[in-house]
Amino acid sequence: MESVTVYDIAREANVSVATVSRVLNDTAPVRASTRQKIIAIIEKHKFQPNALARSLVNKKTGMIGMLIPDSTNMFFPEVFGGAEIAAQKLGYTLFLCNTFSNFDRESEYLSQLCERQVEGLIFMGGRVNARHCPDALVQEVVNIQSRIPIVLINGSLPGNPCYQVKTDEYAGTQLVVQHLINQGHRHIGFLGGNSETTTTLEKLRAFRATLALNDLHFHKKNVLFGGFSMQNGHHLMDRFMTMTNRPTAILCINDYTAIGAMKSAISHGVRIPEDLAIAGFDDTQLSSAMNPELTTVSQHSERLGIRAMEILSRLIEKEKVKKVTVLEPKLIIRQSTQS
Amino acid sequence: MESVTVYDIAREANVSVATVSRVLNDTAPVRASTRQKIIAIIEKHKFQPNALARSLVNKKTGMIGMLIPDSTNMFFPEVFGGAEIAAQKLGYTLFLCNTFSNFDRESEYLSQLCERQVEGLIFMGGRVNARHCPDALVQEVVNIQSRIPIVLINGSLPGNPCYQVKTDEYAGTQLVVQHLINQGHRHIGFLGGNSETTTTLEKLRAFRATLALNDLHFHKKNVLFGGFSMQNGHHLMDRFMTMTNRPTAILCINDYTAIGAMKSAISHGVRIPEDLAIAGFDDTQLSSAMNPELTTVSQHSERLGIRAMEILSRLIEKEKVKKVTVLEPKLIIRQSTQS
DNA sequence: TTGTATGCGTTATCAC
DNA sequence: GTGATAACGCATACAA
Repeated sequence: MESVTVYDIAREANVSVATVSRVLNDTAPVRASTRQKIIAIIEKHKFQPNALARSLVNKKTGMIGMLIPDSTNMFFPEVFGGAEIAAQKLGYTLFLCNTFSNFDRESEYLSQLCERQVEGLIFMGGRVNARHCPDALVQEVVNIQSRIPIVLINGSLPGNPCYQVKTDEYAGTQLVVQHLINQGHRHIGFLGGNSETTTTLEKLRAFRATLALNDLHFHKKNVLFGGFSMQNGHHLMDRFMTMTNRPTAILCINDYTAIGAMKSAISHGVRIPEDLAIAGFDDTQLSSAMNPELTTVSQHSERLGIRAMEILSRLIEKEKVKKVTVLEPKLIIRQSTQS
Repeated sequence: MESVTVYDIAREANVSVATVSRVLNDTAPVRASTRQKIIAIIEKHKFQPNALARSLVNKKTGMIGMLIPDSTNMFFPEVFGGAEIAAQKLGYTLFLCNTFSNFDRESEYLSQLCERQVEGLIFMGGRVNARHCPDALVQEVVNIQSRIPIVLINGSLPGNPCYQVKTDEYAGTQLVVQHLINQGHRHIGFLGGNSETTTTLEKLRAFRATLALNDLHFHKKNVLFGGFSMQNGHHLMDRFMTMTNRPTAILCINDYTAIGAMKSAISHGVRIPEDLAIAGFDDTQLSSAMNPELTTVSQHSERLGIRAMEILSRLIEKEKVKKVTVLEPKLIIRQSTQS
């Protein structure tokens, strides 16, 4: 019942704790017979060394903290899944924290993770995606970064170079928009996101540029911001539906809004893709589950997590790593845009 | 850069570490002036006490481990989300571990969590859901349970009473099946799961009983086991499609298989629900995203996590808690079964 | 109100 | 090969 320690083992084996520690970590030769004896006692008591005490002296906890904005959006669990696989392989354990992109929760988790002596941090969403991030919040991260390595996924800290792995969202957006144009669309809408997140602005920038490249006009009224959830997508599409001369194709900020948008359109009696083409972003498992299946852009979510974790690991090992790793997105053409 | 300790703070403030500790935890009165001085120094250095050292003496880590079988099935992240909310409120931090229902990974994580001195465990899937669970694996959990509290979600350990919170899956299945029968279906199929998991068998049992209750024959060939994923659902439905005299309604083991099944059916030119009714289980966010929307059974996934965490917390506080908490499922009727 | 000394469970540095 | 013993960073009983 009560926790057994190296002392208990040592006493029972008539050896010192040092010797027990030696067989535990085999950090020095131990006579075979005593080793056997000790091992037997350890197994008998199912003794497990206290990782807390161990970490206290090693200064190694093997723990990594990961902050994501929204675990109900499969994209993030997918990234986490990748990171977890890599972490497992590298001998680390991941702490998953859900921030809802709320700055206060981020700060709370950040300090909690630091207190627990995580050896590294993976950060997504919230402040690393905010257009106007209060300087204090930037500074908080910068301070932490001076002690423990941090890798940002699809994010950055204005004015402060960070290690980051990111999808080329600009290129990804170009791909879909060009695809829509190639399908004959001349009147394309942009749905979801908001003007305060950098990924939204980046995608919008690519959206406009691609229109321009094809000599198409950009109409401000064809851009409807309003969030990242399925419901947001639904509401925004409802608004598109009331427009006179509405777009024939809609690029959504992500798969979730796209799905909401699709449902809205269908409930308005609009056929997809015949009457309206819809595209998403992220290629979450949902996109292929839909009916019709959703055209989208793959960010290689899992790989994003794997790479971040690998880079973090090398950072922890004090290895040299290049600051920014960019993953190329891939256009996944499915039914929702195929005329 | 280097980590600052209570000693550093104490030295700079010309006090002893004891006094610093006192203002940190205000565990004893400290003169206002010295407190101010100490606080100033703490803030200046952004000092954070090392939770490892603290936990080592308190014997409290505030950490909870949670094992789930599959983070790509939204049901589990939803449960986790609930647990996380409750944990946050109760002052605990959750460790999420993905086992893929693999016994070895479970054991690995289990011992890792114990070494890290988690104060409690929430366990889903894998061995607590296995029909034939090797005794050694049962014993492993039982042993841990003698030291730290464990709450099982939708699971049990044969021969060993455990704290558990569970959905009444039997009742839930009855609800859907009766609904299908009420819709006029006389020939109903059962799709997904496998004969080695208790939840599958429980649902199947309710399935058969409900048929019997309505004087309907149970045909063994209308039961197709084969997993829990979207793809599994797709393949199994493919098989139903080739059957002569196939069912007019299919109950799927969960939402994921249901979605796969739906896609298969549609690709075979079968209309839902006109030609075939399909129902799922879990009421994950996907079910309402589908087109047509999926009839399913809500397990109140988030609440499941919240309750488990609450119970665990009370267990940690040595309070008296009743062994089994049952949550009533709820039938969610949507388009996929509405003729 | 404050300081001293000890323990928490390990690992590591010495000697032997 | 093996055994004392000093860290690790903090909390706390006991003194003062």
